[in-house]
Amino acid sequence: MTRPAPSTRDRLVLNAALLFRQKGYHGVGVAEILAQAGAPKGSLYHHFPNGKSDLALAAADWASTEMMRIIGDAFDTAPDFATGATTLCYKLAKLFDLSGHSDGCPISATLFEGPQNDAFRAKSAALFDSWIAEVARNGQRFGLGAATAKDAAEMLLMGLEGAWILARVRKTSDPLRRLPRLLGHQS
Amino acid sequence: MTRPAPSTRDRLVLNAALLFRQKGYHGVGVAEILAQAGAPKGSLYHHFPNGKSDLALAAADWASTEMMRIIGDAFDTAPDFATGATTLCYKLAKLFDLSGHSDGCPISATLFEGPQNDAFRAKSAALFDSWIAEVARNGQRFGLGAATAKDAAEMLLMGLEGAWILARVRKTSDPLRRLPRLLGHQS
DNA sequence: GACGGATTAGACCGATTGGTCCACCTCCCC
DNA sequence: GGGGAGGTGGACCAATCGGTCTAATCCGTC
Repeated sequence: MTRPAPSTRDRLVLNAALLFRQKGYHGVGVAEILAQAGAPKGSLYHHFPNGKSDLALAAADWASTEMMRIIGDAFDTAPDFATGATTLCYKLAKLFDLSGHSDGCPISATLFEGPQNDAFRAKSAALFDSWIAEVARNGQRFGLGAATAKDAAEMLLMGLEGAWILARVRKTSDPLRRLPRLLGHQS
Repeated sequence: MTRPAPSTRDRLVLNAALLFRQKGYHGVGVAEILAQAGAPKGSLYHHFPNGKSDLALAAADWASTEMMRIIGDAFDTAPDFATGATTLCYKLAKLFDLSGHSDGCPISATLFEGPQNDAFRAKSAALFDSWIAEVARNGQRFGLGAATAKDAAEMLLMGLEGAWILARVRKTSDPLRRLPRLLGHQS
């Protein structure tokens, strides 16, 4: 059951992802990431020649992969789209509770608050679109038309982002848990 | 028609609000705000003894007042709640277009990405709640029940926050303009 | 015109920022 | 055991960070 000790690179990415989504790109210093990951500066600039920005992109990728897995889990066991969407909201609410009510959306916190360059913007757009596409794919799997599924997926994502903000501000996962009902996915 | 030249304090608040909502609290340096406002350092710390954090709180207040005015305008001329909500989305979309597709929600950008202290969190919660309350008040004015109006107001705000993020990421106001339809406020 | 509080101007400060650089240390292959 | 690549440890750096401080200036009141 003991998994192999994660590599220095993985520790950097993981801890960077955690810190970025708590405090935003500019809110976290390289020194803090290194301390939490237990790595020296040399390692960071060995694995990520462009330093902090490279690390942020990698962290966003890692977080996005996690999110794709969570979306998949939520819809895999669902009997219909509405139930899958509800499960997804509940899963994220639970993670939010576990994080101490501080973690926001990993993409918007990591990339969005970062430097204003186009690489960051394009990356976040691509990752968001991959989430929407995955939800829409499940919508079609449950019989929704292509356009309807896309709309429902986009609305779910927008609702999640907004609920996430409200949840952080109020320090309760309640907005995330009430989202399915507000979106009409529950009676 | 020439309005009186704004005071140094007002220039500081206004420019701080603009910069914060573009780059987030940590993304803007004090020097940058001073340069854009054309004010020396002494003025900032005279008007805001606690410096940057005081300025951010004042900027958030100012931005929130603006938003309250926009909400009021949208609903004042509307024949019903759905039309008012739609107008609000369109107004914000237009402002987003005018800003060069870069401005986010002033509260989440200014306070949320700021220092992790409770004063900032409580302030942002209070401002968000004031927006929701104002929308809900209009909902009741159009005959919605108290609980229904509160739900509709909260859902509209969450949708707006999410749409705002998607709009910034995609550099188009389209998500804001499509929100009313996705929320069922348009046929 | 003299006074005095409010405001402005900007030199200056220590701390921290992201980043560079190189000596060193494993570890694997020969 | 020799050698070379991959990775690590941390001293060091210039630039920038937010903030302090004092002198100068403005401006309304006597």
